[in-house]
Amino acid sequence: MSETEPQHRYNAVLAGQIERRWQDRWQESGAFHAPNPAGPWAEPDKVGRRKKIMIQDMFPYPSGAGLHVGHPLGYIATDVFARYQRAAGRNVLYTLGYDAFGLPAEQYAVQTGQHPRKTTEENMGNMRRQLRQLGLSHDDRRSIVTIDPNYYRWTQWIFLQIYNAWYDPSAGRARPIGELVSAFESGAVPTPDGRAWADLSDEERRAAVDGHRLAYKSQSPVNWAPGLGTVVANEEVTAEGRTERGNFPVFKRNLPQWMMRITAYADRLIDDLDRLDWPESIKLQQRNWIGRSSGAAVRFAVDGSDHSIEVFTTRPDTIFGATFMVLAPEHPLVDAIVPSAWPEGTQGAWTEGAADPQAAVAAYRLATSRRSDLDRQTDGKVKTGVFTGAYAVNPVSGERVPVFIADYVLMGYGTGAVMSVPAEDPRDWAFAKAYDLPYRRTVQPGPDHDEDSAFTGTGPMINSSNERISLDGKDVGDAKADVIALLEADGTGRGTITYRLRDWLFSRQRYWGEPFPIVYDEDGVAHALPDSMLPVKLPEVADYSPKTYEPEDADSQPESPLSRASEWVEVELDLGDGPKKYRRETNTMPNWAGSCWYELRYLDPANEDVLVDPAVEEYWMGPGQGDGEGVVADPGGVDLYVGGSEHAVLHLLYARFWHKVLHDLGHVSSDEPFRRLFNQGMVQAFAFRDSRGYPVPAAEVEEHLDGERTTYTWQGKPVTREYGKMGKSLKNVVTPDQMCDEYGADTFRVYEMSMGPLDQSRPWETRAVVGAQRFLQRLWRNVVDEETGAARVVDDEPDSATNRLLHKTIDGVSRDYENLHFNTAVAKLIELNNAVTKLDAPPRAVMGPLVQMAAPLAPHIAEELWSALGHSQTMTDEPFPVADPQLLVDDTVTCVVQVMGKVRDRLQVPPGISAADLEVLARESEKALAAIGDGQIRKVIVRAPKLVNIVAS
RNA sequence: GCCCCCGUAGCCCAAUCGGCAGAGGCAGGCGACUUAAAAUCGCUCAAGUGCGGGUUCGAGUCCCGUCGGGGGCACCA
Repeated sequence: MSETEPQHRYNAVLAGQIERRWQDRWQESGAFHAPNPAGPWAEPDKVGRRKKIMIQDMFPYPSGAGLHVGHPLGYIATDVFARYQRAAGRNVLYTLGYDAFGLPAEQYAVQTGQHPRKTTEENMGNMRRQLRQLGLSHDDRRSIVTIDPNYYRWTQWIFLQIYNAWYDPSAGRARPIGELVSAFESGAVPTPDGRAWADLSDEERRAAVDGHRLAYKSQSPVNWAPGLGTVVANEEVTAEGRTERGNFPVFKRNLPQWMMRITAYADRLIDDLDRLDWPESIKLQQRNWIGRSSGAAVRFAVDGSDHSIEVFTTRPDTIFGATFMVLAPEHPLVDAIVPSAWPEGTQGAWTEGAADPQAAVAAYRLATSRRSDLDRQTDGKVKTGVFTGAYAVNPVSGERVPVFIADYVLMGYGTGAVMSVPAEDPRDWAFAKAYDLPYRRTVQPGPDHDEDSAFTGTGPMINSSNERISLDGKDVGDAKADVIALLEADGTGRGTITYRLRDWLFSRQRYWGEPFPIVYDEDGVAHALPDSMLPVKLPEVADYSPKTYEPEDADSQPESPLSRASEWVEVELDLGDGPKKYRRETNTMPNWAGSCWYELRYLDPANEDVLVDPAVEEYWMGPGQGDGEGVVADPGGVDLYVGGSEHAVLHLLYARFWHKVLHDLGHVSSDEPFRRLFNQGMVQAFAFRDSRGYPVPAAEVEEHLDGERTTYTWQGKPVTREYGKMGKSLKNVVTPDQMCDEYGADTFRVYEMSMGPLDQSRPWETRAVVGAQRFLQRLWRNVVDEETGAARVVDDEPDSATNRLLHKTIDGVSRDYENLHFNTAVAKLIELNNAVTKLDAPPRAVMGPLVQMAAPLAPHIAEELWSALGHSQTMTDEPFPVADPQLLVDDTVTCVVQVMGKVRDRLQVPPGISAADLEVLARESEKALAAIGDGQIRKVIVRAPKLVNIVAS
């Protein structure tokens, strides 16, 4: 620092001192503790009659790399909002915990050779430090951590709730498993093989019940990633068939794994999106992921066999155009229908050169199994397949159609079989062309349609009649209904709905996760542990690293690290029938588990008896509370949830599912966890590469204006600029720590909020941060004398223009805060502050409200200035200024007079002027008359008091 | 290939219902302070809204087409 700088200038050093002081005071006084109406923290007097609001950021993962300036964007935004809401009189629940189990934490620990708990806790400590210096107004008592046994005890408890529940489709909700037994007894729910409940053995009964649990163990095809050493959920596999984390190849393997019956909730998860205030893009992604489509299931009898093939189609109307069928190569019926020799009329291309159908099928299956999912998908349009030698009978037309297998039909969707209608389906068309199969149009294409392709549009039905039905001339919708009615009458099909959503694979072969509260007896039967045995603590083990394999080693076996902890695995327990030996479940839960319900624990983190006190949940998240007041069909939930859009179908879908189960079982009143979701944009950054393509430190690059062009150099040598994410490898990381050191946290906060709309991505530009600092310096100088440190404000009433500007600013800034338009709020505050700067002396009556308005954005300097203005208390609970509506209108307004839409004159008129008076004035305008010239006035549009447009010719 | 979002001064961004294109910031220019520089302060310059049509008295705003950028989905029957 220069010696000539005034002693009381608001610079980084002074800002730092102020910030630390206020952070300590806030913490010591518990300024941001939100009172609860009930439960262990009940403070009903403090809750009072205030309206509540719950504001929340997405659960952060404490990364080893620390934060860069992009990470706190959302946290600062929610903090500004929370501080504004407190000033506006609401009871604000705002906190931040840590999602600390899971793969990244474990991988970081393995890399550094340390225990995951140690690295995770260090990383959390570092992140807490980084965030504390930003002055976030979190209720620090509520900062829960998923790895805390007191927390994961409840994660395990919720697992047991889900395990001990079944979905009753007739009631449309989950019910306790005990009620399933009654339903079996009464026959309301049929047993697996239809026998009476009383006739089943104990074992059969247990299997029947287990078959309905919402958390169940199944032996089914799962995504095994040898390179990662664990199985992963469908949602964690990319379109290229690789793991989202680590980008390892994934193989479908039949393995015994825990699943969550999320598919039972498919309809509610789609339908309830309509009740949520979420970005449309996220809703769309969830709808796409769940992938509900309605159509028909149709049975085609296999010619000369007792078997029939069920297909799913969304276009039952086109059934007369089904000229062949295709099964997935893995379809279980294939072996049963393949004849020993090629039938009469088999075309050469259909056989792929095989001597008989069995050889052809075997060869094709082998070829398919060798292709990875990646190949199957990137080869895209090229259709391959082979004739099975079997024919099926179209149930409507009676036509015999050949049955193929082909890998463009997926076993995992619908029934794994399709009726192929080349004329109306591009995929079937491509296959028909490749194998010389016929097509028959059943929808009349438009005149512009290219005859050499499928027609997927709408039009009248054609070629679709027999002695029992005629669809010809009908539109597609009616035709669908008619066909379904016919199929249902015949018993050959029915209207049905299928989903793309699969059940959620819930177990991982990992150490760093929540253990399952499940043990197996000597017969291998799973038993749930009673609540009294929770938490099942994660044991200390010598080797916590996962067993990984060559990424392509598809035949390898997953191995849980916990299975090596034999002292922990082998236990003797009394589960009600005396002490017995059991083996613990050695898989752990995925890291999504802890984040599926954390918002609920924020509400009542000290409660030892229940996961959340019902009255507390009802108050903070219940339907009709807070922003849900007066909203039709309000589902309840967090009032504002801010985070990135990358969790569109993972966390946000899983959390909704768990919440709905808890709702059905009566544990929460809200139907959804997050009423309103807001996706903040990304802070991106420029990166620079030298002539060899290596990144150079972005902070050291110099910019040159070279005539029209801008060029960049590093150490005198030219470099090229690119735009993207901030990251170590691109050498363009800027950290909040640096910003706090160089400018102070308040400057950093104001800059981040002023960069642009919150939902937009924007480029980081360190040199522009000074603009925010200049604003705060000017604000400071309008209250404090830089030389003496004394207050400068005067008690004179502000002049009328300043006063009007103040009230307009109050009005505008309040609305901007309410709508998360922080960038425009900053601009309005700067404008008012600049206006005060131009006055001879800053009036207290303006600076007081201005400081209050700036407080959500720059809370530390605001508190300091608030003190300087003579207040002894923190301003946290000080009511936000209210605009006087009378001061929002000006004495006179400028009315523009247009002629043919072009501005020709400006008039000063009273704001309340009538349209008729204004028109008279405008018609008298000399400038307007001059513009009209010889023309005739045809029409005059008057928008009093701002505009008159004279239409002349 | 399909769907969604965004294109406004050199840059980041404003602009209720369609009604004077500019609120704010950065950079640039000029000036003040300074022995000088930085910091600070004051003043100032700057686009007709990617492009082409249309609707309208009037379009940044609505509609159609097109180009560019970003995101999502992608054999889902």
